[in-house]
Amino acid sequence: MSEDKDICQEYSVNPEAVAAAKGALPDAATLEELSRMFAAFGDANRLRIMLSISERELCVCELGEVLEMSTPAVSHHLRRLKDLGLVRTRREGKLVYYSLDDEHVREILAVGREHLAHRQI
Amino acid sequence: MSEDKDICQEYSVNPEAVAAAKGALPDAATLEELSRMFAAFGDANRLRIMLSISERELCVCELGEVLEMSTPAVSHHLRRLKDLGLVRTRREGKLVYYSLDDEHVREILAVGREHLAHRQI
DNA sequence: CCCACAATTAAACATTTGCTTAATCGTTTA
DNA sequence: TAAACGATTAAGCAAATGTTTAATTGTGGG
Repeated sequence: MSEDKDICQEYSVNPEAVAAAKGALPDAATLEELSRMFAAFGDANRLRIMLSISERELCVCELGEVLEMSTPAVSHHLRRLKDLGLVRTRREGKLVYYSLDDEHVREILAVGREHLAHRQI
Repeated sequence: MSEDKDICQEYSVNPEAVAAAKGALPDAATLEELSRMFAAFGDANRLRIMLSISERELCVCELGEVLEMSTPAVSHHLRRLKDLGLVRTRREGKLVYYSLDDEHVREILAVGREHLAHRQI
């Protein structure tokens, strides 16, 4: 009666299921990277930014106007998105134009919106 | 020379692009909901939980063993996931089994992993 | 060379988040 | 019904996050 009493003290726990789940998980580094990526989508203002530049590129101050937000705040978010490879930049004189990096980003946004739409609550 | 000098004081700003982007954004409530949903994916331990129960259901204490994490901490995360409609529960006696809610969740996880995989950094 | 302006970075602050410990709830069983 | 145990909730705290204001960098024009 002392097979696997790590936390649960009952026979009801299925050690095989636990081991299987544990073994199937990606490594910690991958999970950290993945969570950081999703966290970038986890803020309404960053979503606004990504949606705003999903069709056409915009410069930082234009984004500030769209979001009615200070330029530093926008820049801060953009830096984070850029570090994650979610947006691209193109400098034109004093202006820096931002656009979505690739199709995956659009797809993630689309699937997320679809999930909300098809959710019955 | 005073057309639209809200923030940027240059003719370079494109008012039409700003208006178009602003108009195309979803309403605030939708964005809040969407960001909360993505934020749920924005934590490595919640990702572990969702991946763990993506194939077979697990009870709370089993998840605690998989993640090597306290039961209250796991329960806390599960509550958040449940509130967002990302997981389902099934009680069996004293145990509560959790499983992924629908195919969208799996799809979001898959697209996210694909984005990381196909990223050249 | 200096000024103007867009953008970024730095520092400071308030808020939020994730975890811990302790208490409570719900179900089963003796 | 009382004890045992899994799960949830509550309270407290350390760490991370988002925004503001101020300072700095980079580019173009006078």
